[in-house]
Amino acid sequence: MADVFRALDDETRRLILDELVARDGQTLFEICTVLTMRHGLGSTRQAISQHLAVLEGAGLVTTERRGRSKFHYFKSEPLAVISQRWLPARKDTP
Amino acid sequence: MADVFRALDDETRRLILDELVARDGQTLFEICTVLTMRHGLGSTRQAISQHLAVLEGAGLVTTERRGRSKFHYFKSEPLAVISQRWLPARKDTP
DNA sequence: TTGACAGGCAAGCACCCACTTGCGTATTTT
DNA sequence: AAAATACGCAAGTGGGTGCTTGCCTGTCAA
Repeated sequence: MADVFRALDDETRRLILDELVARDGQTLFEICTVLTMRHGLGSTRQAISQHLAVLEGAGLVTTERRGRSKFHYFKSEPLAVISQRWLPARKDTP
Repeated sequence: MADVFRALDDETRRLILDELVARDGQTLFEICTVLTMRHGLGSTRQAISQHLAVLEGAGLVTTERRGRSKFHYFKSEPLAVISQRWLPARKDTP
């Protein structure tokens, strides 16, 4: 729950989600390339790898390993929690 | 934009929003009292004050000063940005 | 097998953030 | 006027976070 908010509190991770939404199932190196090309990010591969681990820990990204490549897929389910925590008028106050 | 994500990346600030949703227009001292009573938070008044400043900077809270009291009101508009940034990925929505 | 490729693990560093502490300002009350 | 109330400002500190660096594991092609 708190992991989702923490995962979203980083511009690089938000850009990664943008890229996965634009093209799902990318590998780590593809994401690195696209981030440097289109957003001018000078981050190393390890930095992006750690960001992906945070996103996966928050449930916003799932991974699938095939051979020596690892594909990343965006999941939007955790975002629903954010939208529904404060938007509906909660009347269940004890 | 990034301020909204940062503001939400803190459990105390999320609890403050919960309290404002439950009862809007509370003062700083009321929020402090309610946080310690219902959530066992041992934070000082200044800590809560700084949290409210962050929430106000993100547009999630507006304030209104009357006399020596300052009332805080919850605003949900900035949350819409979060919900709509990564959701348009779906193509099967009419 | 050998080498290149894709990715993982772990320690260290620099920076930011939440929190405290102490003092100051404005407004009400007595 | 004096005290109490409600809040603001600013410097300092501790812990967490992003990033780098270096080395390692597993996979595929030549």
